[in-house]
Amino acid sequence: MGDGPTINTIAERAGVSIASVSRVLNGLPTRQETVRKVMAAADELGYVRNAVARSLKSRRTNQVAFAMADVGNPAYLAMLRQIQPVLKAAGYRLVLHSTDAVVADEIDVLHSLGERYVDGLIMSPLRVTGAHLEMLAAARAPVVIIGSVPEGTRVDNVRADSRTGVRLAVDHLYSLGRRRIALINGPLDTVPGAARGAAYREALEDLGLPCDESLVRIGDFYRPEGGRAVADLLARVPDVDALMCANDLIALGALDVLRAAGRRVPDDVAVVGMDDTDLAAASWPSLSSVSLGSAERGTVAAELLLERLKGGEHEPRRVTVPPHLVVRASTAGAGHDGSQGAGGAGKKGAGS
Amino acid sequence: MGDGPTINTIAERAGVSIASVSRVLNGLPTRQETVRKVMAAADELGYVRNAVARSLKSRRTNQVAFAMADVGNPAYLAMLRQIQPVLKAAGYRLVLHSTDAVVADEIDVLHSLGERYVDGLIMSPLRVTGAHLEMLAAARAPVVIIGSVPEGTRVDNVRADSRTGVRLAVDHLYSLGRRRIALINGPLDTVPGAARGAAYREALEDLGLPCDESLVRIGDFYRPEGGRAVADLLARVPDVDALMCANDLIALGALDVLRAAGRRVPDDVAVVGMDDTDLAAASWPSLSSVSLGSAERGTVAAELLLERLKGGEHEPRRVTVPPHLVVRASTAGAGHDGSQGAGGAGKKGAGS
DNA sequence: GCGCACGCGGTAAACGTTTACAGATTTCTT
DNA sequence: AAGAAATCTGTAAACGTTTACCGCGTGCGC
Repeated sequence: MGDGPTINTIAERAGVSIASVSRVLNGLPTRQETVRKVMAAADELGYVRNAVARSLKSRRTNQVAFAMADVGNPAYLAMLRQIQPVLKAAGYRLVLHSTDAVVADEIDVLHSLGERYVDGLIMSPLRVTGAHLEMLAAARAPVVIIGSVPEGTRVDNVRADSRTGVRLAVDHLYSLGRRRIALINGPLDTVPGAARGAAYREALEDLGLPCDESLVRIGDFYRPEGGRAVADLLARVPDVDALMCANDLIALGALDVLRAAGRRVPDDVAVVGMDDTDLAAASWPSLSSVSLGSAERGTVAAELLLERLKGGEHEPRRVTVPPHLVVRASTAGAGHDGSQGAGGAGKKGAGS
Repeated sequence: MGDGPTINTIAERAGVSIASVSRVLNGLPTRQETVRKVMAAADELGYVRNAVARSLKSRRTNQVAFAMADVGNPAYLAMLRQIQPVLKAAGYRLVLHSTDAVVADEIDVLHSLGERYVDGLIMSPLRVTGAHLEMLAAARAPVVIIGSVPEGTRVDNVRADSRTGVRLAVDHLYSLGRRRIALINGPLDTVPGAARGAAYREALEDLGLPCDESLVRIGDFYRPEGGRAVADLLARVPDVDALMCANDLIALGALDVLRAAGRRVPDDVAVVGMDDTDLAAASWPSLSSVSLGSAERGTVAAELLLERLKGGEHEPRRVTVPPHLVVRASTAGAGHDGSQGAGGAGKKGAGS
């Protein structure tokens, strides 16, 4: 594992200068004879170009970072699955950051852009603070944000429309005759938490339903806590007949609790999740869910970034990906053979 | 976004040499007065150390790569979820490679180690070819392989024991009274495919069951193909009463088809998956699955690599993670309220 | 046959750090 | 207070590339 050959080693061996070696290696016009000698020497030595030195000189690393709250979250994974191949095809490596939604960690990632170890960044923050905006304004490399940022923030931005998403779900539940529709939400100080809470109220109002505050439960975005919130809800509001859950994990937690409580889904209580992750299609019963287009947001974000890396000096772009409702057994009523649950989840996945 | 400050800028501003700046920045012993001046200048300029230049000189990048077949596969994700925090805690960034199980891509990753853009690599190849072994022997940075490599390969290695895993599952099915146990396997030219096929035969033999070749079906490791293999099987061997599936995705495909065919699970046909992914706990009915310890293999791999990066020049290590069977509704018989499906999957996951 | 243009290829200077070495300063000893 | 010892800091050389610039040699035109 001794020190590998450099262009100096090759130059020596081929009897040419390092400049010529570099030229040959980069395919710049060179006499055939020289090309031959250099190639031969490089082959014999098993030369591999040092990416670090190259980056230092060229000021490009061919790396892009993706920062998300949590590697374990299926919604981010859906993005990752799209981002990875797009970047790879364009010749970039992907550096992963999992920030656990800790603001300090996210700021740190933004700060570390100054280290120039990546050419660009895709970030999906759960909360957007003033510190975020400051760092974004001063960022030393192109950044694309997946999620909502305040109007006027000068940064490329791909957003979901969870407001319309919630609307779709609530309307659907209403059309099934449900009138006691609860919301199981995540923290209100997160962007999605706030948006979904507001959208829920708005949707109820437009439908002429009273907004009973006891129907709203706040927990976090994880499965166990989702379950707890639902248990609490059932105790206080026994006549609830539908649950709008702020994400799929919460909805799965809800299904666990409903089952344990002997409530039939969807006959007694209909349940809708959000994000339409793989888990929704696989769950028991399969879960209706609002797709916020995680996958598409990933693709778009990667494309926006690539464009920016290609040198585009255009105005910041903002793309909104429209949501759609995927109806499955948890709202579709009984009598279904479940076959609608089979389609969505197969995607990809090789053996272990 | 103009060129940021370098230590030269700071040196000038602080009226000291670049050597002093570097020393202050690295916390080497320096006079208080100098420290103060340098820090002040660095702060004012918003200096951030250039990671590339630093890497060139120090010959360390503080990056580690993880190469897996497919970002979308839950088994690899379970590894990723463990690897990421371990490396992060040790100060390393994670570079992700998705090779789609294409041998050429994997070789390429190994080759690119020579570019020295990472300090080490964790790789989980589906197949291990001669080319792999050659590249491994010549690797210019420490590598840890997750998966099986031939005896005597000089590389740190974390393996699952899918042979014992299959044994656990088959014994379990046998103890439930099943005697027509089919195997739905992936390609035999993959390491796991081969191992699981062999283990299945061995297990049947030890139980004194005849090995009926029509009970063995080969597809790929994906959900739709798993379904197709099962459809085929049901047509040829209608009296099958148990399915041993080579991974969870195949098993989910099997559940889809069984449901469509009107076979009750587990009453008519019991199903066991493998890998114990999140999907198993969430599926309908929840899926018994053999855990091959993906998460633990990830942790161990990361730790082995870190040890090696710390400079350990010890003999290559081999760690085998023991499997265990997680029994859920798909083999547990009817009458279950499903609550056993609730525990395992909640793990982590923040809102979208 | 001389000079000019042109194509190649070599020299050297970057890129932004770290660090060995030696020179400069301070601090201590006596 | 002078010399030795200890501390600090500056100069310069790396790390492995890319690339601007210039000189050399060939081939061509006149």
